[in-house]
Amino acid sequence: MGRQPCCDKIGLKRGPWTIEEDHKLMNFILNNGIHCWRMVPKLAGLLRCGKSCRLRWINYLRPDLKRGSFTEMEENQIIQLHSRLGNRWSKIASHFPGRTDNEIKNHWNTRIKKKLKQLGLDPVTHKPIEQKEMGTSSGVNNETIPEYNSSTGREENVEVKSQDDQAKSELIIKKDEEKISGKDETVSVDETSDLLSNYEMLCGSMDLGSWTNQLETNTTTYSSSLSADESNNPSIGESPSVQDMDSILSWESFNHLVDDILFVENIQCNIPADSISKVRWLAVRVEYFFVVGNVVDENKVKVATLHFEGKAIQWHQVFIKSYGLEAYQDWNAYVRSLNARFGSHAYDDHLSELWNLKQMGTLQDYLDEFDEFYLKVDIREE
DNA sequence: AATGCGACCAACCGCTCTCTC
DNA sequence: CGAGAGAGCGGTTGGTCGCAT
Repeated sequence: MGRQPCCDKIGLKRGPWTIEEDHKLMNFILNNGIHCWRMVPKLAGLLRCGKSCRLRWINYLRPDLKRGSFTEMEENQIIQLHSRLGNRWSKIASHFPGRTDNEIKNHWNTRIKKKLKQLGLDPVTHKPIEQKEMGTSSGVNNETIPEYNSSTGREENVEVKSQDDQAKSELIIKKDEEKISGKDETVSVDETSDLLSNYEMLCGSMDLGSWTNQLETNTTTYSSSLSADESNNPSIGESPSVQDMDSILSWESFNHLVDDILFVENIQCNIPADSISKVRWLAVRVEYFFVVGNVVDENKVKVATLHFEGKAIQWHQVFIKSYGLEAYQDWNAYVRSLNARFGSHAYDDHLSELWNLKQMGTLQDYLDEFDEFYLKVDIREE
């Protein structure tokens, strides 16, 4: 007795979503919230089934989604979590605010699996491949049977467990998760260092020293003000990269710290060394001002000058949302992604508006019109 | 320039889980 | 407690894109 389909599919649209459909769905959900997915397509005027709408919202339209490729640190954390949780993608995704289970699953299947195999590790058991073969006979209650599914063409390990064992492992996993979520909840404004060191523990070793120091400095000096005149300081201090901030902590973790952290002076962006040759443009989502970065050494970009219409403008205090930094290998890829998300000519429209500033008055007038936007940042040799 | 191939990822399918009555 | 409905989840597919030849 199979389950009934979520909707009768007659007359329903399938396949890729159009921009118009996205707009309809987004507008509907933002205005009305989500109560019943089944009703969403009807009420939003979409010829899709509720399930499809749900998926589109969750995996693509949700405003809190984090975009861009996975950092090595994120990959490592995924591996760690996968070794504990297995293919429970939604559970794994819950540790990465802004990432979806689908995204993590795709990344696992296309990249991480391969990476582990190259390292001689079994992506299923996380053990060295030889050891796995020896280990299959040692289980007492659990029997792991490597099995090749001919219909799917996949190699699978089928774990045969008693119900009790299953329940026990569920309990262990739940406890682990509670530990982690409990850790997250302990974060407070006064415990920024703890937050960082917790995350460091979670993600393995990394250099947080200078960032932590900078953070402390910024959290105490921020209250100075937003006056432009006060912040025309061209000197470049040591500071964490926007991108590194992104990978160090999720944006959600920063929400309660926003007032203290995000007005950063003398920022210096660290660009991953391996991408410096590949990435020419960075899309930086900024508020108040946007910035141009110059490569100052192998992996650092000095963000010191604001360029507008070819003129250098003194940079003031830069309000950067850390998760807004996205690196693309070419600018067109970014424009495509922007257009896909906000309309077919979103970037062009945005840019032409920008270039028509003269009609709108000053730069500040323009900026005041928008809560946020992206701008092309040129990384080039000084 | 054309073609083939692999990588990537959005979207779908079907099963399981959860909630309500 | 069981049935049914809806939501969620994980596996898989198929289209698109970029790169190599």
